[in-house]
Order: sequence, then C-alpha cells, then structure tokens
Amino acid sequence: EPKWQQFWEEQQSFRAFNPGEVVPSEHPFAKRHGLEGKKVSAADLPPKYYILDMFPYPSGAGLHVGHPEGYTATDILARYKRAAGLHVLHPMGWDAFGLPAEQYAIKTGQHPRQTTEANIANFTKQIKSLGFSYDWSREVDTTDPKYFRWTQWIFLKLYNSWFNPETNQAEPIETLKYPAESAPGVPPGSASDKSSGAPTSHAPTRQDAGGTSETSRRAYRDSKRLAFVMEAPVWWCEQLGTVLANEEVIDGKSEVGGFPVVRRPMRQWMLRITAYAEKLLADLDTIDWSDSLKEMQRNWIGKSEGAEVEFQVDGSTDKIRVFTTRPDTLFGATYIVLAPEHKLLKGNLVPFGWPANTPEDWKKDPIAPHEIGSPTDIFRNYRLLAFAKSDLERTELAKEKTGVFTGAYAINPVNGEKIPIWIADYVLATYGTGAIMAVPAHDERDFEFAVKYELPIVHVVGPDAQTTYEDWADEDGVSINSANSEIVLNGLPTAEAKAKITAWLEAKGLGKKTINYKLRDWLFSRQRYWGEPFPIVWKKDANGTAYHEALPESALPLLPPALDDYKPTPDGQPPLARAQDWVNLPDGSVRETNTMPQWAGSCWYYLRYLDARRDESFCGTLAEHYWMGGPTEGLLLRPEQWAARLSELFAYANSHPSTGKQYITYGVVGEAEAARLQAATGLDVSGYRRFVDDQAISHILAEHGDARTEAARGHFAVTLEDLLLIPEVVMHPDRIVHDRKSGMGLEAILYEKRVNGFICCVEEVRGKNQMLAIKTFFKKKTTAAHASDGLDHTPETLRRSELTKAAAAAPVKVTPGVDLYVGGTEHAVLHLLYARFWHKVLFDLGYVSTPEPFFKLVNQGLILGEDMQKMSKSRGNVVNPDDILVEYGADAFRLYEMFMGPLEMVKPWNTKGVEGVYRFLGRVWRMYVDEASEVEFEQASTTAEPAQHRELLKLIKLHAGIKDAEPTKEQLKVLHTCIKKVTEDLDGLRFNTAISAMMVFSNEAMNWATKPVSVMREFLILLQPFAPHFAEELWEKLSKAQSPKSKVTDGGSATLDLGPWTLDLGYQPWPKFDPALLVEDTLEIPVQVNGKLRDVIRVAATASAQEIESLALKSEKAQQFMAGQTVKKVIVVPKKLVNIVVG
RNA sequence: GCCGGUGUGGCGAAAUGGCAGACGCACGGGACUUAAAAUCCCGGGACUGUAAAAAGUCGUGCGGGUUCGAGUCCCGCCACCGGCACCA
Repeated sequence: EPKWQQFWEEQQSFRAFNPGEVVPSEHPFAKRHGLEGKKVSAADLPPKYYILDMFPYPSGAGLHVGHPEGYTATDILARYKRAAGLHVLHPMGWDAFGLPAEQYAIKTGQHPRQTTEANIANFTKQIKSLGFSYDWSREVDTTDPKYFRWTQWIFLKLYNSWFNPETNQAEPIETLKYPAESAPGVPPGSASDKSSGAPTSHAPTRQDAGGTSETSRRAYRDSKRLAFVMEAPVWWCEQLGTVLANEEVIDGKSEVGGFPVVRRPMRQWMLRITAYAEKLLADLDTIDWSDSLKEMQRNWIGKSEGAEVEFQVDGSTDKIRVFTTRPDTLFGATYIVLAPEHKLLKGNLVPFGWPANTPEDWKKDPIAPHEIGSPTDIFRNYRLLAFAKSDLERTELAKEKTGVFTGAYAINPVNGEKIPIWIADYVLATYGTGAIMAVPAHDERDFEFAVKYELPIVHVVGPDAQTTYEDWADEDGVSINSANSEIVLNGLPTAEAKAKITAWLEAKGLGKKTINYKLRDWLFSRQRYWGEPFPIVWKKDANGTAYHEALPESALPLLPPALDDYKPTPDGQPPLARAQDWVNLPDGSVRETNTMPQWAGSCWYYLRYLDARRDESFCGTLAEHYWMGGPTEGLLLRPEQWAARLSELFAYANSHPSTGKQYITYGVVGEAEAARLQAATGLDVSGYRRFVDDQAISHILAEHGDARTEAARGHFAVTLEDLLLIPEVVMHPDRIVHDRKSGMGLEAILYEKRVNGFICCVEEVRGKNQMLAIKTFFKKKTTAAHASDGLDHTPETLRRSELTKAAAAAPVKVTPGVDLYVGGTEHAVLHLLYARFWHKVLFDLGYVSTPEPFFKLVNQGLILGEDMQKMSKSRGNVVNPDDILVEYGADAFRLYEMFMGPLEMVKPWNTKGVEGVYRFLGRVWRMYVDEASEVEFEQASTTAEPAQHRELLKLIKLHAGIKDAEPTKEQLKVLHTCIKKVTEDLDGLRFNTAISAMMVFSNEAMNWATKPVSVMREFLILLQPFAPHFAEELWEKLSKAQSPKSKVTDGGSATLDLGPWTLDLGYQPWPKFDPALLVEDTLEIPVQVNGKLRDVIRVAATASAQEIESLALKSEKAQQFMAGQTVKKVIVVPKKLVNIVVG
C-alpha cells in the first residue's frame, strides 16, 4: 500500500485541472483525454464531476471508523467516474477552528495553532494511509489566514448588502433607498465620511444638520444589512464563556459539553438568514436530497400561513396583534394570551385597572432577570419568574400551564365581546407577534389552559352544524356558531372559512394574511479566541453614540492578536479584549472583539476547493463556472458582455424565417394581469391580439403557444422589442438557469432578470452548440422546475426529426453545483442550512452561478459498536482504524466499510466481517499470482528489512493459468454479469451489492484452468475503485508480464492494444457490458400451481409462451397438484414463470 | 404529540409484483497437515416426516385487502431508530 500511495503522490495522479491550466504531458489525465501539454479551456475539458466529503474537524482523538465510511464511498465513486471519463474534483481539507484546541490552550497555554497543526498532521497521515484519490494540491484549512481572509471577505459582502423585498434578492447596500424623512446626506464611504472617523480632531456639533441626517441614515442602513448588530436575549453559556446559536442549544444545554445555558440580553452580530427563509424552503424542491433531510430543513424553517388579527384593548388606545393559523375560529376566541416578554407589558399595561394605576417601578421594568420583588404583586412576580426560568423549565418540564390575568380586556373584532387578557409563559415572545388569541375549543394548549383557569369555551367548528364537536384541532370540519351582521362562516369548510374571514378582516383593516417562520436570524458572534476576527471597528459619532464600520478589503486578512491567556476576561469580555494594543487603534476607534462561529469557515469551503491557491479572489470565475456547472459560456454573460449576447439573440430572432417579425413569443395573459404588467413595466400591451376563453374571460394572446398551458404557468407574452424598452433587461441577468430541458430534451438556458416584481425571461433552446429557438416571456415567480416546451415555438425549418437528432447529439448534462456531497446527518440543519444561505447571497450578488451549492446529498449511516451501541470511550467499544489497517490493510478496510450494508443505514461494526472481505482479496490474489513465487517472496521478506519489501514484490510472478487466450462464452458471461452489476450498483450507490457481485465473479473465476488476460484485466478495472492498491499491484504484474514487448502472443488469438496498458490503472476506461453476452440459450422456468412452486422446467430461451405453457402442463410434479381439478387459467410470464390456476 | 426512516435466518444483509434468504460472518462436516493455522470442498430458515431420502406444511413485525401470484402495492396497527417539540 505505501508503494502505491507514494506512486500516486509522486505522479500527482489525482490532480484535477482548472480551465487555464497546462496539463503536463506525462499526466495520465492528459493521456486519457488527449490534452498532453495543453493549456486547457473549459471546452477542452471533459464534463466535471465534483464529489465532496464533509471535511473533518481534526480532533486530537484522530480518525474513527465513521470518517472512512463516507470517504471510502466518495473515493470509490471518484475513481469510478474518473475511469468513466469524467473530470473528477475530489478534495479534502480541515474545519480547524473550534473549541477543543482553545480549551486546550486555556489549560496549557499552548497556542491553538500548534494543537491544530499537530492534529492536522495526524489526520493527514491517517487519511493518506487509506489510499483515497484526493487532489491534495487543493487542501484547505479554515484557520489559514490565506483561507479566512476570504471568510472575512464574504462577511464584508454580507455586511455591505441588504435584502431587497422588491427584487427578492440581496443587493449592495448602495441600492438601499432611504425613507423620505431622511434628507440626502453624505454618501457612505466618501471623503467626508472618513473624516468622521477622527472625532477628536474635528468634532461636529450637535446642530450639524448633515451629521444628524447621516446618523439617522446610518441607523436605517445598519438596520437593513444582512450582517447586523442586535441587542437581544441570547443563549449564554457560563461554562463555555460564550453565547450560542439556537442550533447549538439542545434541551436547554450546550451541544458542545452539555453545559446549562441561560437567556441573557447582549449585543451580538446577527446574520439575516430569515430573509432567505422562503428561498431556502422553496429551493429544496430543486435538489436531490433525501426526504428525511429535506423534511428536517422544512421543519426547521417552519413555515406557517395564517393571519394577523388586531384586538383593541378595552378602554385604551393600545392594540394587540395576534398571529393565528386558524382565523376561521375567531368567533371562538375567548381570551388573549401575551408572552411575559410582550412589549405592551413594558410599562403601560398593568393588572387590575388598565391603563391607569401604573406603579413607577413598573415603568422602568427591565426584561433582564433580577431579584424577585414584593410577593404581593402576583402579576409582576409571574413575569419575573418566567424571565428567570430557562426555556427548558418553561417548555419541557412545565407540564402544567400557568398564567395570570392582567385585569384588562380586549374586544373580539368579530362579535364585540370583551375577552380577558392573560399572560402565560406557554406563549413565546420570539414567534409571531408574541401574543395569541386563545380558542380553547379547537386548540389543545388553549383548552388545557382554559380548563385550569375556568375560561369560557365556545365551539365554532364541527363536522356539521348540529353535532357537538369534541375533537379540538380537526381541520376537516365546517364552521358553526360563526356569524355576525356582516359575515357568515357557518357551514363553510375550514379552508373556505379561513379565506373568507381573512378577506373580511383585510377589508375592514382588522388584519391581514401573514406567513410566519420558525427560523430565527443567525447569531453569528462568539466570545472565543480561536475563530475569525470580525473585520469591523467601532467608532463614536459627535453625540457619543457608538457605531460600527467595516474595514476595507485591503485590510484582510485580519489576524487575531497574540495572547498569553486565552480565557475570557473576568468581566465577560471575549479573550481578544485582552489585547489592548490590538483592540485600540491610533485614531481612537476600537476593534470588534467577538469572533465568528466555527460554521463560518465551513459555509464556503467547497467553493475554495475550486481554486484553492488563488490570492486575487475567493475563487476564480472560470473555475467556479466549470466546476459548479454554470453555463460554459457563462463568463461571456458577465455584465459587460451580456449586451453583446442579447444583440446576438435578437439578431437571430430578427431573421426568424416563418414570421419575419422581430420576435418569437408565446403566452397569454388575462386583461387584469395585463394591466398590472403594463403598470409595473410600462409596456404598452394595447396592440396585442385578444382571446376570449370559454368562460368569456378576455386574454391577450401572442403569436404562439397554447392558451391554457401558458396561462397555467403564469407566462406573459412580450416581444423582444418591448423587452429592450426595459432598461434592466440590458443589464446582466441575475439568474442563469442552465439545468433545463426543452420539450425534446434539448438543453435550454434561461436568463432571468427580476423587474418590478416580475421575472423577465429570455430562453435559448440549444441543440449541440447551435441555437434552435429563442423565447421571451414574463413569469410571476421563480418556479425552479417547470418544463419548457420548445416544439411549438421553434422555427418551422426545424422538423421534429431534426430536433430528435439534435437531442441525441446534445452535450452531456452538467449538474449544477456539487454533484455528490456525502456526510453525517448531524449537519442536517446547521452547516447545510448556513452554507445554502451564504451560497444564495453570493448567487444574488453575482459571485456564483448556481442558486444551490449541493445538488445531491447523501447521509452516511452511523457505525455502531459491535454491541450495537454508539461507539464511545466510556463503553470501551471504540474501533481504531489504525488497528484495522495494521491487521488487514487499507483495501480490506475500505471493502469492509462498504460491504457492511447500505451507505445510509445505521450498522454495527463487526471485525470478523473484515476477515470475510480480506479472504475475498486473498482469493483474488491467488487467482492472479503464482503460489510458488509468493512463497519465495515470503521467505525472502522475513529476513529483509521492511524497506526492501517493495523491491522483493517483483519476485512474485503471474499465475500460470493467466494466458492470452480467447475467453469462452461462459467466461464472458460471468465477466459481463459482473460489469453490469457493478456499474449499475455504483450508479445507485449500492456498494455492498457491487462487492458481492465481484465475489460472485471470483468464486467462478477461481476454478477456471485458463484465465484469459482480457477478462482478468477488465476485472481489475472494476476492482480498482474499491481496492486500489491491490488492483494496481496486480495490474502492474499483468501489464508487465503481458505487454507486447515481453510477450509473444500465441497464435495471435488475442491482440493486446499497447495504448491502454500505458495508462495508469485509475485512468483505464471503465468496461462496458455487452447485453448480447448475457443471453442464455436455455432458461429455468418455475412452474407454480395456484401460486405455489411445484416444479422447474428447462426451456429454450426462444420458446414461445404456448410452448412453455404446454411444457408446464406436462410437468409430472405439477400434475400431481392438478389432479381431479380443472385448469381455469394459465399465466405465462415470458422468461420468468408459469402459474397454473386450478380449482 | 408531530415528522421521517426501519422491521427478512444465529448475525450483517440480498431480492424491476414472479423460485425469499444472493454475498458474507458465525457454525457443523470433510480434504490437506504429525498437529494447528491458512487454504480448498460440502452443508445449514423452521416444523412434520424418514435409517437416510423422498415428500409435505409453515415462514419477510402484527391484522386485513388487492392480485393468478405480495417481503414488494393498499388500509389499519405494533415496535425500534433519528429529528422536532407549548411555533398558536
């Protein structure tokens, strides 16, 4: 194994090449694809295959058997795809920021970098000993300043962007429009703005109008950034000395270490992931992930649709807004519940006598926990107790709901009834509006509360209006008891009742349709040392108000300061605050001392791999387009060249042979929508033809297209001329959808530009490299996967048959994003959600060309201990990969990890099982090598130094049975059965059954007296992805012994092709199976009587159904069971089975 | 409680609606060996039956259903694993 590992490393066998690189002449990839010494463009390179492992945290404990499971799976596929002719990117790196190294530093004073480097060295050694075909030239380390420089750079992009709801995407902060009352001030980043960074020398006065304006503009701007500062209750972990994200808190304890956490208000950096909630949810439909994983993300995002309803507080001007998913039950709302933290409770809402009678100390009421005051004030005490509770106590442990009446009442807007306002800690301040309308008849929680406090329960939903409805939360019912003088819901099914009442509320100004998400903004700062420092400084304006400012990109990387002591400071400040020289800048500004969480580096590492050594940018555009599957010509479509592209498209359209008009359009739009379109875009649609549908509704009809199908898609017809009138169109598109098929399966590229809430689309339909059709239309929203129908709209000169031909010749479809990502399920909602979020921001800002990073994702199952328990030190059942390697070698280890069972399953480790695959390798070995020569080797190697073993391997000779002979039909059948099974199983990630197919082959081939070279050669190509060292060694022996130079072919029965032998095994073309070789002459056909197996007959493969039937009916065994009964029916399944039905 | 997944020999597991248990582990028997290890060959779902066979019956978590035929599809349950959990 070391021999081949060294060989691969020296040859750089598994290097992948970026567009623009020169492929060395001697490299096997160059030889395989004819690229010797060539400076390659993206078009020269074969299609890409990007296969990615979740990079590990290099812990001090070293590799465990779970790591190699995923790595082996990806490596097998990487080697398979390489052999299949794809250009494989298979990288590895280190997610090396993190708490353990820092904790160790606190204990010992050793710099975390030292610990990290030592651990990385150990991990590297371990991983390399497994023979994975990684391209190590692209190794990344998140703690390397050359890496985290770009992590900080991406943070600056987030900081300098806002989410524009109009365009539904992130945009540079410069496009932000300020509210009218904010007078135009000094633009940010201008010369005068910089001078404000030195307030001591040139302090503006309070009366300075520009300064005041800029202050408010800054406040507004800062409130819109994707990275922003918020003072909010956060999870504080005393033991870890840091705050934690929601995702890092499990059951009221820290995910790391299991320490208790408490809620505490602090000033923190947040990332506005909530702006992307809808996209993160909707785009799950465009990617190939397991249902369970998608479901976990959906649950985490937690979308729910409902309505906000406003309740007037009785005798007050205050209003309480509640969120409900069941507005149809509004007539059944009998009380209101506010969360203890609700903002109305901060001063003017007091029990027993609203709104007067406000105690002075209550006005100053802080949210923060403090000493519990006088026990006479039940209301106040309840709130204080709630604040003091951890969420664990407030949720899981609190089986029984508690609450107190405020003394105040609200008016139910549908029936004018006075309903009591309570506070209770079962209502969360952080969701919806922090207030609910309680409908105890139809909500289990409200019911429980109402029973306890004897609040009224009114039924408003039932199976029908007569039946008393006992079940609380059924949505299949119809409304009852729900009517006032203006609106009647009675008799309506829930869905209709919801729609009706919502419309009524909206019309009355009492409420509106609302969507809520459980997803919260991402708490992004940590009080740690071993993380990326924020490229942010704090300054003070003339009024002494602190504000933050980004460092320029040229200041990156911002390195953390050197420290002697890594503990947080005693006053709860991050450890960076100790470095006074670092923190305090000469101009009086102060550095941000928080660091980024570990997730930051892992949010984009898959992009850095694409161009890992680049210093000019986080990733080169060419590399990004090639490896992430953006359009090959995508570079042309960057802003400056989009206009040229458009004119090319228009020129094509202008020469349209059938219409002679300046457009090819299709689609239909209703009059109302047309008016909206016209208003939104300024298009004149009055000249469009009209179309009246069978419901007498008028539509505008374009030249082509089927009215119903286009309307269903929400397409709007528009001419190219019109398109040109819209200035945004001439700018570059903000979305290029490459992964599309036209109706004939042709490649289609869709350019989308969001314009005033509509999406303007230009679509090219391409066959091979030729444009076949161009379409333009508007859509209302981004539907990720809708089919385009090219046929009806293509020039008449292109006949269906030509399209079909072109489709067959169309280039291989390139997967958008990472082709396959394998890793543990523990990252289902953390890393995978964060990375998607960052990727989408980068996509919106034009830095990446796909909307999703990971196209296909597979979770490997956990490997349990032999005792079916999770492996842990305390159980003493941890299997150390190093031990297995010493005993059985990397190849057997790899094989066993894959042979255990399906990749995604949880499975127990069984060291005995390793022996099984080890024996399999032994049988294959003895199939290829001469036993006597191996004895010779063994004897020689017992006396030799281990370093000499490599040389001694040459003593081992090829097995005498391996001859350059013509394979028999039977041998070819065995081989091709194996090729078929292994190929299909690899495509389906069924590694276990692929291995069993190879075992079947070896069990057969072992007994062959003559083993034809051609057969044995192909088998090694199949084996190579699984057991690469072993296969290489045998391949070397086979090629040396059998190469034309050393071998005289006997009788010229088989000629060896010199070419393939000169290639490395890893680049040998993957064998293709020949179905003709698998055809049997005769078949065994089971004969069933009434579905039970009674006999097996042998028939010619060509036998007709009638022949098989008559043979089956003659079967003696079958006849025994048919005796005395009549044959009712005979079912003949060709080549499979006969079933005789009697009775 | 909600969502997702999984239930098949002693064990890990295979089976486009068509011979259930491929492949492997463990086990038993045999060959080779002075012996062991290694290797090679043979045998293993349960039950009834037989000297041994033959032969039969029952078998994919449980109960129904569809079908000529169900591990596979449908309905209703149960158990285990994972995730979420007072999200209105």
